[in-house]
Amino acid sequence: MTAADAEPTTVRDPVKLTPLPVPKSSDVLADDLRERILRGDFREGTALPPERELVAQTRMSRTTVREALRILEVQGLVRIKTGRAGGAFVQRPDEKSMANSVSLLIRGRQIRLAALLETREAVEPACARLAAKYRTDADLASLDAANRELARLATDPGTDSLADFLRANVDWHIAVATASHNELLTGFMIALSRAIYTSTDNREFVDADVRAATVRAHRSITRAIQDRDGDAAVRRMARHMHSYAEAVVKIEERMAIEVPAD
Amino acid sequence: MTAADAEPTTVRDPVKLTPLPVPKSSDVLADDLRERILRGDFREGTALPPERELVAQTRMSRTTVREALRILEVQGLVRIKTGRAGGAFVQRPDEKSMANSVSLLIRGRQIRLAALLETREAVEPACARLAAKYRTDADLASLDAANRELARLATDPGTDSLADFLRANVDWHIAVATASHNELLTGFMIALSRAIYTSTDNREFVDADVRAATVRAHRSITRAIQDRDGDAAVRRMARHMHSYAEAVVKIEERMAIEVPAD
DNA sequence: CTGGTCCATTGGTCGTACCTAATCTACATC
DNA sequence: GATGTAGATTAGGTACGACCAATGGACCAG
Repeated sequence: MTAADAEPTTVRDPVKLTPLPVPKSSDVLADDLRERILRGDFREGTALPPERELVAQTRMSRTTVREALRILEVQGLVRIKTGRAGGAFVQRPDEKSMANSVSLLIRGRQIRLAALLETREAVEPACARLAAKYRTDADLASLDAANRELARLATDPGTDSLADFLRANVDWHIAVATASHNELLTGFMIALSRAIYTSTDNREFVDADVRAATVRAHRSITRAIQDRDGDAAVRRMARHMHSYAEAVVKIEERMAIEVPAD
Repeated sequence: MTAADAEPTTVRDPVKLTPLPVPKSSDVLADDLRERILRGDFREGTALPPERELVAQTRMSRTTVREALRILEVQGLVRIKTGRAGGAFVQRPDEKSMANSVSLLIRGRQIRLAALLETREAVEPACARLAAKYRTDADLASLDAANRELARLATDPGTDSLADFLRANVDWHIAVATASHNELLTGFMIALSRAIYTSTDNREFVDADVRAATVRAHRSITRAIQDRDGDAAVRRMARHMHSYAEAVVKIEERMAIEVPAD
């Protein structure tokens, strides 16, 4: 202090520091492991070291190690099994993990059904084009099976067949997405279809006419995909999506009139 | 046993049981909180009770409570702040959280650039149509600004302008997505654009010609969006995407020849 | 071959203690 | 009164240590 006191005016704080980030240890570990996994350092199915082993290696506490593993688990990069020969097994993220986060966005933002239909109208025709281009015979078989199931549920007026019909409907759409052999679009469509399904579940506008029309449309789109006619697939899918969306909107307006001024 | 023993042949295993789930407590808590958040029980920004308070309420250990909160944090449903007046604050998931998981899928599956371009070619024209329909004046201003910046970087042969050019390119595409006012498509395009950006960074095929063509295409698409001409926007965007993808593929083939037999 | 017992391994949960970060409060200083 | 500063207060972050629970394997009995 003696030398410093000689200075008449002491400058308060000449050095500027932006609030430098103090990362949490668990995040650091998670980031490190994530990077290695994505870089491909481990083959799929490889077991990461046991938690206690990681504790020894990283000199972190088990709490911290476990939080890091939990993060990776939520992100779909690792699957954790209990018991002997258990542990954290490396997994590559799949469409489901992506579909999940899309679903979260949809629910969390309370995205309206109209917006969902609009999105599907935007994406699925393109999906159909790719399906026409890349479909295999197995894809075609799935589509046909979905069509048959749908037709059965459309004609058979069984008890509470609405939910079944809608489920089968979703299956067909997912089959189209799968046939596109594009994992991104597939994941997106899975989330979208599921969300539309749960939004539609409570409405009764899917009457016999709509069902019949749906079956016809699906058949004709399937044929285009079978014939590898991309342009036709796009056109028909676009028509199908558009008329479906229009029907929904019409019903919504009617319901808004019947149940006024909320 | 006596009555059963009368039976001469005992059927081996007539009852089928699926492995019944034994949920982890942290998951149970996370599921419960997630459900409440998504249902809208808390307004955005609301603070969940402090960890120790949750411990008292749920009678779980703090470890468990913390893991549950960590799960929600990773899913983007909650933001955790330290210090006094800190805690877990409810957040609605945004496009970024979705974009993140899409990025994980892309990296984790090592999806090839060709597939990314194919996906963009499928989605972005539809994006452009919606942008033409819903764009506001503010959106238009963003697009114009992005165009100007891009033009500047295309003509000015500054040092290492490639990265800058690509970044500005991404900005424009994101501006288009934003103008569509569709959160799902926006999140999807953000992830896609970022991934394409990082995949393109190392290539030198973005020469002066490609840059000039890009600027021209963007201008004409912007004009269509400005005029609310959806069909033109789709057409031009599709052309743009297609020619870009073609250029990339051509370069890839050339590089494959130059660097043969890996 | 079937079933049972025991053991070793590994994740799951708990409790406690302490550290660190952010904020609030009260008081001192000018 | 405005302002700065020190300490108290409240939160999350980390560390251990102990024990529970699930799983798989080895071994043994029938």
